[in-house]
Amino acid sequence: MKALSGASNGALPDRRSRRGPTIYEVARRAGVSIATVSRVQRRAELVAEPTRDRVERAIQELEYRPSALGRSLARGSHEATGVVFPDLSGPYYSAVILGYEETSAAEGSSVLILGTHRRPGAVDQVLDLGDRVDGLVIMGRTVDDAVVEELVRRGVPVVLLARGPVAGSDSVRVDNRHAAEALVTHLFQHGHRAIAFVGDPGASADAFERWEGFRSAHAAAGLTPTFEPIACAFRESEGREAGRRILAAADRPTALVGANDEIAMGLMEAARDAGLRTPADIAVTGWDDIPAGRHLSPQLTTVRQPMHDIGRRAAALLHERMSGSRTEPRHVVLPTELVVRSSCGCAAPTSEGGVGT
Amino acid sequence: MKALSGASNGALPDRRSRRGPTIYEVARRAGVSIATVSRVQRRAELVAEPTRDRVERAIQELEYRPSALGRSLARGSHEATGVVFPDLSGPYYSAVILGYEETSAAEGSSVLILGTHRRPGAVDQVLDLGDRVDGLVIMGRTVDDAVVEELVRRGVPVVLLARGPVAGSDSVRVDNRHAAEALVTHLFQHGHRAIAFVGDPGASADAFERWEGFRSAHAAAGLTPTFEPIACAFRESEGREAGRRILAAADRPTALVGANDEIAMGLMEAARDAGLRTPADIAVTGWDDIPAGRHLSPQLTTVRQPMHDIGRRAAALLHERMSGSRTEPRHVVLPTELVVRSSCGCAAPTSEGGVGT
DNA sequence: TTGTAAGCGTTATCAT
DNA sequence: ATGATAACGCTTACAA
Repeated sequence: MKALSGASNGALPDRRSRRGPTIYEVARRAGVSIATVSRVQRRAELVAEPTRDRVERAIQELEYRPSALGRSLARGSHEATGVVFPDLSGPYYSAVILGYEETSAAEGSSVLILGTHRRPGAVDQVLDLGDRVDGLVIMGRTVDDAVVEELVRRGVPVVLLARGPVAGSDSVRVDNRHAAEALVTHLFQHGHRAIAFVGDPGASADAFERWEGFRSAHAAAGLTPTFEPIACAFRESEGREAGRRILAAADRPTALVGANDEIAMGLMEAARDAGLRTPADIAVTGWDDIPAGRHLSPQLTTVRQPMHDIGRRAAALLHERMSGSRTEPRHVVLPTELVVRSSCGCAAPTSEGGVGT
Repeated sequence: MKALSGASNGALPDRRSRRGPTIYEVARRAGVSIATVSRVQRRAELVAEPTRDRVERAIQELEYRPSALGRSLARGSHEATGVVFPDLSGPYYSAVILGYEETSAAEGSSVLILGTHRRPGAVDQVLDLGDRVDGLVIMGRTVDDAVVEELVRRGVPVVLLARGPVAGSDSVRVDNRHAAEALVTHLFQHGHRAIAFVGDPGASADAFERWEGFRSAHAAAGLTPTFEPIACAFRESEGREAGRRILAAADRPTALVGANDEIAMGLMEAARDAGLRTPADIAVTGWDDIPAGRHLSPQLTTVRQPMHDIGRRAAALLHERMSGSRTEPRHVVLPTELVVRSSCGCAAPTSEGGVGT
């Protein structure tokens, strides 16, 4: 026979690590059943006032806080969601995650983050995370479609970011194509014809669509892109390397369209290193409108995308889906905005007339 | 009477949301007890090979995955830790969080993030988070000491970042003082005497220590700071505002020490707007060495702090503390490095000689 | 209005 | 080597 659970166990080593009193102790102290304590926690109005008072006093005195684990297990929900991102770094991912966290927290659910860092076990980690949350946001090409499909099959609500939708999941993306067209058309107006796209359309849906817009702008102008895309990851260092290669070529382009601002910064550095002036000798544009863009020299012409909002919308979609208030997939496309500054060749704005606040 | 749990319940609406088979179903299918299934999961060698095979087959066939919740409840650990940050944004916080996530994930524990965003209910959210994790990292002045003390009292392992230690918790910080001294001394060498510190020593331990270093450098040179610190949050916009005020004054300083790089960018913008050249008319320095710094014009002189490492070390400390492999508090101070570029007045590096890779 | 007791899905301690 | 069964801490029918 074992000792009865409530009995004298002076200094139990205790498997339940730290953690204060349980609902049983509160119940005993208040002279009620655990059900009543539970009720007081959730919907105080279900309990008669005198009883409620006793319970509340007991809760206070014992400093009782219900166990999130126990509650989750009983309820079958985690009250948490997860965000999966690739090897991150750079303002884009953090801004999106922040926007996501902000609205998730406001809705009362915790946020788990998981970076895959091109780690080998990443797929399992993602799948695993799917079991610890009520819903998942997956950014870009973090994991491939098969994994997303598996997640969906398992019944995990999923929202995809900056990535083509997968059956059964929602998605949030931006209008890359039109913005890219506008950007390239703007470059045409500066007289550029030999424009190179620097980014990897094969590695990212965003880059792919930007490249598509790049092409269709050419087509609309009766042109054919002079160069194939220069494959390059979303990193300054890669942009710099790519820039060195391109600019060393005999028939170098007169304008460089970076797939994001970090690539563009790398490109500008490569240009400087090659002794070229931007934009006089070579125009450079970016994408994202990161804060530093306004402070570069020349100031960066780029496309603003609402990074923070992407995160917020993702949270909202996920929430709808988790609460079951919506079942059919929904795909949100957020607008972008061309931000013309001087790296494209436009006159440097005067101090007073600077773009942005 | 209720139906026996295992009995026919064709299409149970099921409180346990999604979620596959339980350990009971696996056990039944393999013709063993749940204890055996549990053993196979954790330490396969405890089970005889033939039995193990049957169990493993059942697991496969049913696609059984143990419930993280059930496991955590039984074990009394969450296999998760949390990071609390203030209103974040900017490279500093994200870099630290990334470093933290990276090593935490490698150690197998999930990471929960919580931004307080100067929200009213923040304190409760933090306390609450403390109940859902095995340990907590708190960045800067996110919450005040009383909250940290309460967390410690509750037995939550806590690591503090960029903040004075609180009894019972570990901490990770950088050597602000010496770097600030080196920085200011460098400015002295450029001939500056009227130097203003832009940042809020009262709002951040980091800013406080940098200001202290600023003062002691003056003292060491037999000088007294010409200006009181110009209070300013770690934001570009605030730096810009602060810059406008200072530079409008009749007796304006000849050098500005921003408490971080974003403030410095704001200061440089204010200088531009005021028609002043940096560094000729006014020198500006920052802190953190964010990636954009190398691309500014002029390139930013700053102090590099190992943001990523701060996160990694925090993870390591927390891990030690959670595993109980260490009990006495430990306080890590990471080194910083003065990065001299041109915004302080040093000659602009040639293209080839640029700082950085 | 309140109590009883059956889950929720594990782990771990005893027995056998 | 394996099986029973008691925790773990809560929620929620159902009864009273």
